[in-house]
Amino acid sequence: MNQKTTLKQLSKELNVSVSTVSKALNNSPEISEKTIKRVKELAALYGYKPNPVAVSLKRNKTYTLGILIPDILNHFFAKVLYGIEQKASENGYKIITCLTNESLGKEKEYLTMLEYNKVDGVIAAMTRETQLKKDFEHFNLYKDSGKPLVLFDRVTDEIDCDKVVVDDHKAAEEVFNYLVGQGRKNIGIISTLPHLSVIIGRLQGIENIPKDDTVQLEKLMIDNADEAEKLIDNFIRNSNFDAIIGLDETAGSIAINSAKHNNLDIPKQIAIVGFTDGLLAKNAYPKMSVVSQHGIELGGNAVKILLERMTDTKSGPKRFIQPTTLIKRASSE
Amino acid sequence: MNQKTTLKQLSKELNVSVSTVSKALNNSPEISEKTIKRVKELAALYGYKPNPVAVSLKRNKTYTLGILIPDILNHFFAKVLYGIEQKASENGYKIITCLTNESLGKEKEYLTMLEYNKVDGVIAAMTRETQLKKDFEHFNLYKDSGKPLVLFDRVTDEIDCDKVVVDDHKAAEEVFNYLVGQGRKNIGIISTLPHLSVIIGRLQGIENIPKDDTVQLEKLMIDNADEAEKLIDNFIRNSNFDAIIGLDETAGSIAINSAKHNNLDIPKQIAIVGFTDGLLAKNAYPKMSVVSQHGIELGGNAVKILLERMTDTKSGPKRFIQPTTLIKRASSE
DNA sequence: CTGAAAGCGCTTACAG
DNA sequence: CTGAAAGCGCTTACAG
Repeated sequence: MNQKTTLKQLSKELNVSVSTVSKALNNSPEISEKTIKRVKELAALYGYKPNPVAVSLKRNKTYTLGILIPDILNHFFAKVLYGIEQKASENGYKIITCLTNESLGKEKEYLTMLEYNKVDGVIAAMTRETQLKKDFEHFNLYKDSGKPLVLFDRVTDEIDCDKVVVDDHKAAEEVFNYLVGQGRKNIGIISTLPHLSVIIGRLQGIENIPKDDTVQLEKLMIDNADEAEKLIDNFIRNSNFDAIIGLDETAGSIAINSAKHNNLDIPKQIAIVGFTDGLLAKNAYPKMSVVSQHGIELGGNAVKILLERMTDTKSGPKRFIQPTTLIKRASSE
Repeated sequence: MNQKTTLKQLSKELNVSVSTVSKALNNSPEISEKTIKRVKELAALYGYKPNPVAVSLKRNKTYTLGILIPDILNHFFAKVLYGIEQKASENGYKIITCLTNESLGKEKEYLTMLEYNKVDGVIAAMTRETQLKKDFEHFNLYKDSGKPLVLFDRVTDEIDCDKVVVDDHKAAEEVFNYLVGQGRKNIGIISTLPHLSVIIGRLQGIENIPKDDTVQLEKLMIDNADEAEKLIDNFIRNSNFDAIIGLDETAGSIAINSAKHNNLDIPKQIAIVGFTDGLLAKNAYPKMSVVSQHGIELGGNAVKILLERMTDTKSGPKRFIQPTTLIKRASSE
């Protein structure tokens, strides 16, 4: 049980006051070189570390960020969390990770908890339920505390704060143009999470493209995840698609399995492109082409913007758009 | 900016001392019913919440747990984290999640940070590098602080603390017996993470079974993950396996793809069973049979044991064995 | 039943 | 250049 050294103990041994020790350790110009040296040497000897709890109380700053993650089993979010954690720790911040598990109730609870625990800022992606019910008041309430909030990926215009988003419109557009460029004419679009803002954005990206009549588009939006496989299988069997775009992580993966199940040649007869460059895409057979949203970078950027906001209270809300990359693999070429 | 209410403010408005307010809110028997009621009413009106930073300083307890996760992109760990978070929040604890990313250096750094930040306990799985280099001193150092430590999944006998592990021996044994029970005689065993304690345990589980001569065993232990696909493909092509056991999350998945690639009929010609019931297993085609380690329950149990240890300093270290389940899917029947 | 005082471990304006 | 004092927001042993 190594008793933790305190300022008081150091001051006693050095025969100086606690104030002097504190100032010396913080390199105050008030203190003489000589004293600073003496203090630091003893501190080093004892492995002194200031008690962060006391420092927090005094400074009203905890060097802790609260993170709200809707679904940790989703690779994209796992990657973002990874990026957040990395950037935060680089800058001397800890993170309190809260897994909201797609529940609005949990999101509200955790946000209150984070405020109450004096985190210096919050980075959040909203839950599916939040976006479905359009209930955002708790975020505005949190913002009233004066601490910064950065929303990422799943965002809404109804909250006035910094945002980091993927350019879903453009990413989906790129996928579409890529497939049409290959001469594909009959394209199926699938999502198992149709209410998410990101999915809506991707869909719009495709629908807004001016198309000539030779290209046919058909959509399958699945509300009930349990039926996804059956519905996708029917969808693929009953049309004559030469390409499928899976708008979320699992949609593309299921489409690949279903195409194989129906003895379609991938990518010759049917090309498949998905979203999120995770395990599923890499371990699909054939390997799946996907839009990578660069989750790690995105997470890092969210932290960066949050930290900037701490000192900049004047400028209006920022919207950072994380570029995406279309990764071409065997499922489409 | 809603200014946070403090005890002092309440005491002023109520014309009682700060001590009285504090005691009233904590239901001290010293305080009269009437005063308690008055105090609580005003506190409720103002939405008073004690400042947890101050409470921590006073009580020397932060209601925070530190969690060390070696690989958040691995579904098993994501599930465990989920279980930890759930159980912790049920009990009024927050978690500080540290992603060690399989690096011994990060593990050391974070452990120091957690101690320094006065977490009430730590739950950790060791990194691959830690197990490889057998460098465990930092854990013992942390233990000297007197705060409890629970190791899960990736553990070692060289640290004397509570542990929560999967019964890897038994799980692997069950898989083996299941396959042999189907009449499989020529079994390939694959791992892409051969240095992990859990993989070693699984392998031993299989090797320790008394076998008659009719059953052949062949192993492929892959050190370099980049070559996994090529090596597994060679392995499967050049032998005449009727069953493959993948000892980690990706090994089984790659084996399925490789078998299909070699035009083997799954499960008729070759059965495949993996470990970890994650996205990969569920989205494999055919769906993969796996050993589920029940990560969520395991995480919950780790928290439970940690909390128990906080009040029980006498009894010796516990070892909780998380039961596993063999989930049979189309890849093996 | 209520309150004054000390203290958790720091920082910092102020005095000397 | 150094130190005494106040204070961050609480809790609790002690006095009355």
